[in-house]
Amino acid sequence: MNLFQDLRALVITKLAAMADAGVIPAGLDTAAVSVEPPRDPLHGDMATNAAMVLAKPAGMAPRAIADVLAARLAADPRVAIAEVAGPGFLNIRLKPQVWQNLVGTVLTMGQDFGKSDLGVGKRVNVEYVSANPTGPLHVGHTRGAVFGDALASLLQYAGWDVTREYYINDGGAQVNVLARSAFNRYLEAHDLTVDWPEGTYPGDYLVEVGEALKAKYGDRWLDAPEEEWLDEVREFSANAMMDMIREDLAQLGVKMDMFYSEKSLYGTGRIEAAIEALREKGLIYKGTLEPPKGKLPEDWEPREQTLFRSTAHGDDVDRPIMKSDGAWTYFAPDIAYHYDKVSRGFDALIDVFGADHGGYVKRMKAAVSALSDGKVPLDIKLCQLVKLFKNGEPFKMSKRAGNFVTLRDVVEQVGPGVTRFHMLTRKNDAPLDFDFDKVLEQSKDNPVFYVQYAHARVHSVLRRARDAGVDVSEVALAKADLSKLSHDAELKVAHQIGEWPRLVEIAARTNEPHRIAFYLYELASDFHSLWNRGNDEPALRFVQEGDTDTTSAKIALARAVAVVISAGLGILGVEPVEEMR
RNA sequence: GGUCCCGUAGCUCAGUUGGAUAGAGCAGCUGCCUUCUAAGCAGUAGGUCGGGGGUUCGAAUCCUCCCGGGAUCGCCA
Repeated sequence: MNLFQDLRALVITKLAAMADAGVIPAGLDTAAVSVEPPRDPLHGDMATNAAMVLAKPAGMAPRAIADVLAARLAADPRVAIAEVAGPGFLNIRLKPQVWQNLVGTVLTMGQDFGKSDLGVGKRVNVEYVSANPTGPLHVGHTRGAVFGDALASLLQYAGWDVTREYYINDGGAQVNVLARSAFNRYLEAHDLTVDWPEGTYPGDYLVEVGEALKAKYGDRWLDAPEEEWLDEVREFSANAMMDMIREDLAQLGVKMDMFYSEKSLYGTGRIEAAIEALREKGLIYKGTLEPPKGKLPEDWEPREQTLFRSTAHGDDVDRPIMKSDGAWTYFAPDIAYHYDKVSRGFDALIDVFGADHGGYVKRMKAAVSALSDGKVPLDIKLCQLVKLFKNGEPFKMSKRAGNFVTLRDVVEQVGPGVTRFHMLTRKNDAPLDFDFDKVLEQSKDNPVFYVQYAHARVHSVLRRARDAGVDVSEVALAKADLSKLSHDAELKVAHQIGEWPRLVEIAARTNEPHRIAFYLYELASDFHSLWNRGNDEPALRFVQEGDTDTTSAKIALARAVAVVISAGLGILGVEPVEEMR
């Protein structure tokens, strides 16, 4: 259900009829024809660029096409006025019934109103968070988690079959560091004094793990050399960290479909297989890279390495996949992992990274392009940093001392809903300010509050209407006499509701869930505005004493607003509230 | 030095596969409200879209060259 699509289909039909009638040449490409809301609502409800887009290929003046098209569009029962304006725009105003009926459609369809078939029959893999299993999730991860999760939900809403996935970096050197740090805590659990040299994890979240190691293994490793305990301690502590991370994610309302272990790629021939696939395409060779331009790293010396010819797929330089000592670089398992994703048959892949990984975008895309012969698109979304504030003051955290603000700190202080919504009030690639006090503020300045408040107001008015004896179920309201919704302020809200399906598609196509949050703010704003006008104009109040028909129609509109807000918040992973407290 | 991201109103930011006179919220200014529809409302003002050049019916949007801010830069993940 998408009015803009419906009208575009109408325009295309009329164009075809015009071609049949010989008004315009046959066989014109109409792909660029769009139907959009005009910037200025005075121009109408919708505008199409058809005449301007087709003028050149048709060899006609835009107006010549537009005049005929306008006349033909005006014949449609939904269209009130179709007129040519400006350089050749065709403005369309729909009859009020179209907008009134839309309210009924929303109530009939419920949360499905706004769903799109954009991704129907296609599978997409969204990989996000993928934090190293070396400690609790912090605020930076939180943004990626919220973004990735909302994006996944958005794509689901747009019809995609979505897999949410977490890649566990449990194969590299950092889990050895974790193991040594946990071992330190194990020693401490035996009342031994230990050093915390640079490059270990001194955070106290490993204290428990040390205790658990003691409980499990007693004192058998107290004097043992590293080779004896490293593997077991690494596995034990990485598992403990993943349990903690899973719990952190659950606090935020994030549930993954799949946790994929990097370690599972080693010793199983899977890295080798992925590299072999590239080798067969002639993309693996031994060579020596040029030093980086500009400043030369001090310890740089030419070495022959095994390289992936990523430049053949859009990268700037070829990338090493094997170190000079014969071990894989981190890039090799990443290739194997993405090869696995491609092999699982996804139609599209999305990776959500922190902005500090921006340098890996090209090589990762090159790898997927090579492995899938350009058939599987990989979109990589980068999330910028989160700057923390407390009551307007920057909130410093010391990573070196092992105390940083964790996801759990944030969620416990402000709640998962507020956290999630606020994290989506900025575009992913813009830095985000997060103020512990401001996000809880109950004022118009706070989008979370503002949107929730609109939803709560609807439910407040539903309760009042119910008390006045009105049947406020969606089924009953859908049958209300919606022609009573004739005021401009009411129709404006209906217009905004009509934008919802279109917005979902745009957001899904661009992989930008923040657009949902911005839309909800606008819808809430229109609703509040209508509500406030009821102060001065009693005729605009939702509950009309002694007039059940009018009340039903107005309540239907309010309820439709709540349906859309609820659907939007659902995508963002935020629970709508029915009253403010 | 290479690459990527960002640069839009005083501030924080939106801006639809290129669409009409570039939007919102704060702050400012002018009125209104003192309410059980509490956690304000209505209006007004505010811009060389970092700068130059190009592409075209039409550019904040695409290309190119500069300027400014950030991230990153072979054997760290």
